[in-house]
Amino acid sequence: MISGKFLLGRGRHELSDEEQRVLEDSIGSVRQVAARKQIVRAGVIIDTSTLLLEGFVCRYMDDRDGQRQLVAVHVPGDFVDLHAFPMRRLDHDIATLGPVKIACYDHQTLETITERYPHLTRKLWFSTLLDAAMHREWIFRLGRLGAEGRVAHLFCELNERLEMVGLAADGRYMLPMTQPDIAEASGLTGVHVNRVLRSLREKNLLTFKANEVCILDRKALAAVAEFEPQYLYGSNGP
Amino acid sequence: MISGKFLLGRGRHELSDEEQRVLEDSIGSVRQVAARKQIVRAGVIIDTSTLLLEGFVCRYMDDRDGQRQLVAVHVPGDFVDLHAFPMRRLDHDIATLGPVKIACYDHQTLETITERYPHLTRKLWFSTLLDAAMHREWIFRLGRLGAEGRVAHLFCELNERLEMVGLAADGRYMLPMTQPDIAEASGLTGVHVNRVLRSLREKNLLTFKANEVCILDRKALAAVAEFEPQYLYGSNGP
DNA sequence: CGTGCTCTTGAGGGTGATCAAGGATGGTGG
DNA sequence: CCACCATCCTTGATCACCCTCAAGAGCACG
Repeated sequence: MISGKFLLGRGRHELSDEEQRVLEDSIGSVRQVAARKQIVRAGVIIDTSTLLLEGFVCRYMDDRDGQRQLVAVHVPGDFVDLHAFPMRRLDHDIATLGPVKIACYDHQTLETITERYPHLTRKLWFSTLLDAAMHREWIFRLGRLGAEGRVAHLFCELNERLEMVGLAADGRYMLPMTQPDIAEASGLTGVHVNRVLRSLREKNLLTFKANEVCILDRKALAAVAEFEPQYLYGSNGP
Repeated sequence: MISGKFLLGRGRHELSDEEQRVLEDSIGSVRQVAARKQIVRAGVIIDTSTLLLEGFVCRYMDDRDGQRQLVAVHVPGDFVDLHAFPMRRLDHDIATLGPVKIACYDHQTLETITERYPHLTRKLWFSTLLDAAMHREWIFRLGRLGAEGRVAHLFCELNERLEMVGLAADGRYMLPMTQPDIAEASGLTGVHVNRVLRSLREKNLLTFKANEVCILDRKALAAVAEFEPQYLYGSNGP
């Protein structure tokens, strides 16, 4: 089942077999996209939404000088732009980080689902609200943490999310982001991210080299990040 | 119709008369709450959601030292915590700014709506996604703007939103926020907000005194704020 | 008429930006 | 296969923005 990572670790088991089948059968097409390609442009009306199957995708907005601010990073199992279904057009751009595989859902198909499967609809709704919860945490990250905390927080969040879908273990995972990418996600410059990473490395908290993240001291890193994962609404939570 | 501000300026006219009646008849109770009171606490399972009728409400998270970061400000017509319906518990606290009047909706009633009125459900879903869009803009604000831009952006956004519900005109509106509140929304300190406000005043862009905001030069203020209101999905947009 | 809170202003310090330059890496085309 | 070019990584020096600390004035409320 290629849609099998959707809501994995976040109550996927609450979906009935029929609902899982509906999700799988509603896939319009599966596409591969190369690294660093834009896949949705802000303001354009769209009539499909994409479930991320493999790889990483980011959402971002540009400032006046063309500087990017990442507003979200998506991992496999995320319904990247499901919110385009109720909204019709997006207020931001979406691009791939590494190469990705995505499944496309026609909005017409989704509309049929909302008419026939209210419980599944509520789960789809829920999944868009997870994005909002992560947005809020990012606001907190940028508003209240210093540079080290921001970077640490990002790595903590991704570790947690990737663990849920089986793509991280023992605090290790692959992440196709550069230091400038981290900077764009953290409201910092690439230069400063470099210094922060060195500092985290020298404190034996974390290494990040050749796209591989190794969290060496999870507890201490979480402390630096003021990271408390409840906002991710994982099934294993309280 | 006391629920009449819901989605006003954002496609309320797309709701049929029947849907508007359902919304109105589904109100469980109407309550008044004093200024500076917490109305929802993070982590607690809740079974009602609240539509803001009058006054202002904020959502916030605390850092380790108990410092607040506001993640949202709500104005009349906003369904403050509708996302609690699919999520069951919230990841943050909610408190009033000034005194407010709110309408409460039982989640059981909302569940009935999702079963009988798929189109209305999609509109409710949409309204929660507006919050997410504003979250994204706040991430941008904190990540890419300096102090002046952040404060200016907040005032621009509130002006736009209050205009939609008839609570702002000519760039003037009442806002029960203090300078420390603005600081908590902008990732700054109260002291620095004070300096920023003075600077904005000296540039003849804006005044903020005794809870009244007067935008003197809308265009110039929007330029400082890099404010582009498409993300608010107003009906009058392109 | 105190008692807080907010607003205001000043002085000094630290975090992270900017500017600059060299080395490493990887993709592309000859 | 190798030359070339772009991008990333790394480090140093300097500077600006915003925080911290401090203190007084204004104002609402009991």
